[in-house]
Amino acid sequence: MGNVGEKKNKIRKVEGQPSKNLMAERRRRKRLNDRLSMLRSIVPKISKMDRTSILGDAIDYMKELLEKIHTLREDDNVKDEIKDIKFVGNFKELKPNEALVKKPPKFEVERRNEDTRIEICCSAKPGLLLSTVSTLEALGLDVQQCVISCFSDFSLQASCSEAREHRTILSGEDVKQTLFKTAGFGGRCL
Amino acid sequence: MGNVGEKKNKIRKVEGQPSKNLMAERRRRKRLNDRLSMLRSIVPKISKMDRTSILGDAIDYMKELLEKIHTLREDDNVKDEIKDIKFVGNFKELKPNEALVKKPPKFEVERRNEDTRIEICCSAKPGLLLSTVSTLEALGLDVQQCVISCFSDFSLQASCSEAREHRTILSGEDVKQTLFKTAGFGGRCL
DNA sequence: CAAAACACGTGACAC
DNA sequence: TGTGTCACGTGTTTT
Repeated sequence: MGNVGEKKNKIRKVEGQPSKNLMAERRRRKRLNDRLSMLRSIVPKISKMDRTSILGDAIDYMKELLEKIHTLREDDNVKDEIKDIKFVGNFKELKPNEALVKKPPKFEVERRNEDTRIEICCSAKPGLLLSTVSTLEALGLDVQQCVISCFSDFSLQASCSEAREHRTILSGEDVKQTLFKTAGFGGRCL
Repeated sequence: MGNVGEKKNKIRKVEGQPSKNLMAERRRRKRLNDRLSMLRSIVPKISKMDRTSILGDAIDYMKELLEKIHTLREDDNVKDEIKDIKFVGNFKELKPNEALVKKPPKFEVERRNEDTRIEICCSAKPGLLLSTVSTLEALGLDVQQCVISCFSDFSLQASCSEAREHRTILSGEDVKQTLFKTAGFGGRCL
């Protein structure tokens, strides 16, 4: 519209606005980051801490869940699976590029003072949960919070506290290697 | 740290850098926005077009999917158990007011053929998690999903699947009692 | 004009 | 050494 000679009609409130807009923007950023870490906390598979990766992993996880639901629905209806068995495998697989790609096992241990964060994501094996928990116990780590998911891979995220005077004895790297070996992997973790 | 002479060691490349960093930042922003609209596209329920709302809706949707999976598992099993239903639910209620008791340990096991839901909430004890997981393993229950919280009390919610041919061997009540004893409680669980 | 959401360029930091 | 990511404050647009 016809602004009167003042091209500063957008800049004229430079003194009054900023503090308000600034705080609003800060709150907005905080909300968004909170939601982001919230999303990260419920997605078992986290390849990286990138915002982009978090979203990507969340998307993958959702697809995975949808796939799971479909298979569950199918299994539900396939009471007559017997006859299908002989036909199976002919042209059923042949997924181009999906979850087939084997991801390298992920073992991460982050130690901060008395708090230890553990993140494991690897192929599922029988007894893996038990041996992992047992190892944690043996290392003097009390599980404070833990989320486990075994839909496709074995995924464990835990935050532990030091049980006794173990804090100076072992490093995060020690914990990591011990868990790695416990999980049945031979060599050294990357 | 206290660099003395050259405080410009960070500003010296003001002329050379910006265009590159600028482009990188643009690409990053684009990638993030792409992922965001991707997420928005696969989430059916979209309350608003806000970035924050999109993430929130995505989170809700994921929880919804997880819940769906549980109910699907149950429904699948319910089909085979319709005939058994007539025997249950006779004396199930009778919980008028129990808030007076400080900490009634809670042990609940709900078994439907291949799916078993376990819920434990009791006072924390050292080694309780390990013994519980160990017991589950011994009972032939594979933990599919699990959330553990040990802040004040010990709280465990898990959904398991039958590992092998244990399904007919033990009942939900058996599992419950076994877990109860494992947790260090003497008598019989109510 | 206001309140909220977004896009932008920049400095800082990590690998 | 640089390349990528994040937080920040600000300008611009939308409600």
